[in-house]
Amino acid sequence: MTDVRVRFAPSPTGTLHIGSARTALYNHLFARHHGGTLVLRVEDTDLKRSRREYELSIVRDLHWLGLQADEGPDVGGPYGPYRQSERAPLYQAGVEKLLESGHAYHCFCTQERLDGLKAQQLAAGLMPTYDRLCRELTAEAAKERIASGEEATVRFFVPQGDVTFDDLIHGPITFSSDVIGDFIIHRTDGGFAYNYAVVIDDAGMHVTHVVRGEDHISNTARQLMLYEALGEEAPHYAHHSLIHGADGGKLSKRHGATSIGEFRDMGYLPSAVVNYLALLSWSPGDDREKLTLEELVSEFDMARVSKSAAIFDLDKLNWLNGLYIRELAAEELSEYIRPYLHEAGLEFDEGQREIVSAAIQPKLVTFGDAPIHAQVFADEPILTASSHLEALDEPGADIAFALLAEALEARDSEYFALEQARMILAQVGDGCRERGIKGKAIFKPLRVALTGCDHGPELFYLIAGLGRSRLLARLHTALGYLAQLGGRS
RNA sequence: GCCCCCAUCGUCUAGUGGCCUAGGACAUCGCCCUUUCAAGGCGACGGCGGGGAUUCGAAUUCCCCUGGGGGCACCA
Repeated sequence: MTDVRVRFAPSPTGTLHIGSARTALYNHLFARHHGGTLVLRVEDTDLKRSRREYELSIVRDLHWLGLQADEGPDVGGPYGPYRQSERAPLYQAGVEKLLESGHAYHCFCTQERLDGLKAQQLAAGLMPTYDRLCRELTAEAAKERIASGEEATVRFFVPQGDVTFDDLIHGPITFSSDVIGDFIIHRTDGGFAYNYAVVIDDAGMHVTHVVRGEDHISNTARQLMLYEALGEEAPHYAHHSLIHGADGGKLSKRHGATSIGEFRDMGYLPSAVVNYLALLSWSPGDDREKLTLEELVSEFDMARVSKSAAIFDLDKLNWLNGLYIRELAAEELSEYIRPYLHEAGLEFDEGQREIVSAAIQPKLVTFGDAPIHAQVFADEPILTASSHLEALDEPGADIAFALLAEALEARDSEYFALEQARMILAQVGDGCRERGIKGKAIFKPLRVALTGCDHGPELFYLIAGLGRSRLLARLHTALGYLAQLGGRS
């Protein structure tokens, strides 16, 4: 396969959706695997709903995922323009060609007549198709009516016969032209129909392989007819399945987050999203689940893409994201979680934030989870729940607290290196053991005294990252509670 | 209604006629590790939608049914 050219063609009527992102990914993987070219084409023929800001956000999200195109409205290229709204002259030329060769004709039917026709056919159990009334008009008659100011559309004259194509994912698919009516390629408002524009564009951009969702399968027959009529060579097609929600229906807002931007904002890593999306409907053929973009590129094979629809499974994305997060170095993680901590009102200096990062790393599913886990490093512990107070009342706890306080007081830095924190903790443990207190018994009270909570990061992280003054204050508070409890009993 | 596509554990998948008493992963549950919670390790649970046909042999091929999805626009 030489000179592979594929395209990703979103309409800028919203932000990049998880489903479109997967289409972009498959295009990217196919192009890169074959050393080909990926072009980005903006399908903004629907002027009412298309917005430039959406185009920009789609490009930004594509970049975030690492799926930048080689040609497109943002980077240019030899076969532009890359926005459909700027390609009208090309479409117009094609329409004229089709009109001249008799592959298209003007139609003056009103919407009312068309609606009635459709209702009639539906009632008769037929596929609604245009009845070719205006096909009977001579070119001269049509010209006169247009000249007299009548509005007209241009319809493609659908040829008789079957249309078959060999889909790279599905294999051979055949449509009978009987179920395809003469469709409009040029609207009365001057706009061009999608199925037509796509053909002019793909042909003009020398696209060799069209990789898109299977909601386009039935469009393919129309497009193939257009290629034939235009005398252009048709590309190969690969129609991948659609993503469904947990209820089996098409993925939509009510299934939760569906746009790439939302996942980015929640604190997902692009590597995890890309990995997950690739695995949805594709597998390397062995047991590997975790693959980088580079690995995906070298392993990707369109023939291995599953035909059946896949249900979006957040649990698995979460698992992958956690996997990638745990791979991060503490200083990287620290940078990633900074904005989330800041937004939650948790401020740490750089060194402390790195300790916090390392401490909470195993617990993170997304970066957005950082604040809830980092909370213990910021707030004063709230020792009110009676169960927690009881946890303090362990024989020897007071001694352990005092030993830790002593060890801390002997040092003058506010924060400690992890190694140092480990040493301090070991020192306390040794001291307890010397006094006949079991090591295991003191850790829980210590944790409760320090955090007010019975679970959380490993103790040495707390000692390293909490800060000496705060540690001491909490220790003294706990000691005070202990004294009260002792007085009561 | 008509046309097209699809069908293996709850979910994503491996499987292309014998290697399948169907493999892996997520989720769930249990155990281990452990100063807690996680993480990690080990294990358990759990599936070829139904019916015919071809074949010595079918998850795998063919047909029918059922179920799901998509399309049938002067949307893309």
